Parts: sequence; structure tokens; C-alpha cells
Amino acid sequence: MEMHQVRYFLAVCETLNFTRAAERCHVTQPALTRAIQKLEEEVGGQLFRRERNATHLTHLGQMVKPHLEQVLADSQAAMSTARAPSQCSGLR
Amino acid sequence: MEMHQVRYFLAVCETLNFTRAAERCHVTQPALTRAIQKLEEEVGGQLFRRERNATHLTHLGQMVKPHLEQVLADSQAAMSTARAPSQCSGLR
DNA sequence: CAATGTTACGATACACGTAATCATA
DNA sequence: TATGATTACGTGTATCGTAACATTG
Repeated sequence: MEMHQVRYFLAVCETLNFTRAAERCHVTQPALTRAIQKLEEEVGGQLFRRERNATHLTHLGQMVKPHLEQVLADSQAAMSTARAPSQCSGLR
Repeated sequence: MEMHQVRYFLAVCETLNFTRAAERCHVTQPALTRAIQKLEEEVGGQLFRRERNATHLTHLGQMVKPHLEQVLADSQAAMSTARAPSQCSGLR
């Protein structure tokens, strides 16, 4: 599992639309589709159910989603902690 | 930030030794060194202080570490949730 | 000189974008 | 036929491993 897969997954969760998720992530649909497919392989099942009108989360997707939200939140926390001015003085 | 950088970082945290961390991650030292360097660039500072005998975490590294432990834990939780037998029946 | 970390370099793999294809309303 | 997702294909970047180098006890 890689971070970009997590970002793409969460973007699809929010938009329920691969096209708009791709736009939001600044990539093309094919790139996003493949990343999601690869994530689904790793996870061992479908995360989304693609249907005529809309895209839904599967049960598996619903189970995984909160964990991946945490992954993203924690990685962002790590970055903002690091960039916080509080530690400009003591990097060692 | 990518997941493999997180794994490598935590391996160095635990071993305080690039060589053994690389072994644990099944990569060569050069690969691990470069991954850590790149992470340090992204974070904006040194994460480890390399010294004659040993390797220590810098203050920055100490601040970042718990967040990256969370990232790893959450990603593993996502995977084990997905693979748990509980949802063999209802993947949709 | 033994152990540890870094740099150089060529090769491989992976993610990307464009374009073509499929499916559906 | 228009919209949205996938597949095909060639390209570029980034990571990798091997090997050479640097540093230090």
C-alpha cells in the first residue's frame, strides 16, 4: 500500500466519481483507476461498486475507509509537526 | 512521503543501525540511506544524527516518530481489517 | 583494517499521460 | 451519442542493487 493510493481512494470516497476524484488529485482517470485496482488487489477485494449512475463503497471499502483516513491524517500530522516553527531552534 | 520511507525510518529507529535496518527491510543499505535522505528533505531537517559509534534520533526525529508509527499501524489495521474472515460473506 | 554510512552509475520497475475501447443511459 | 470507467501502449522518473569511496574506531 502506498500513500498515493490512499489519497486516491479517499478522493473517490468523497466524490463517488472517478473523474472528479482524478481532477481533485491532479491526475488523469486512468492513473487513478489503476491505482485503485492495485489497492483492491492488495486488499483482496473490491472497494467500490461501479454502477451505471454512481459509484458506491462496498462493505469492504467501508471497513477500510476509516483506517486510511487515519493514515492520511497521521502523515499530515507528521509533516506539520516537522514544519512547525517550535523546533526551528533545536533540530538535534 | 511514501510508505516505504516510513517503514525504513521506523526500522532505523528500532535498530539505530542502517545496516541492520536495511536487512530487516530486505533492501540494501544504499537504498535505505537514500530513502531516509529523501524523507529528511521532505520533512525539512535531519531525522538522525550519524555518529562514529551509533545513530541517534534528532529532536525532529523524535517529534515525527510517533506520527509515523501511527501511519504504519493504521495501514496495517486497514489490511488486517480487509483480510479478516468476518467479511468473507459480504464483500458488497 | 574492519565496520558503517554515502556516492556513483547503470538497469529495472512503476506510475504517468495520451489515445483507443467498452459500457451504459 | 455523450458520459464515465477501463485497457493498451510508449515514456520518464525514481528506486533499486552492485561497486567504489569515505570515515572512523
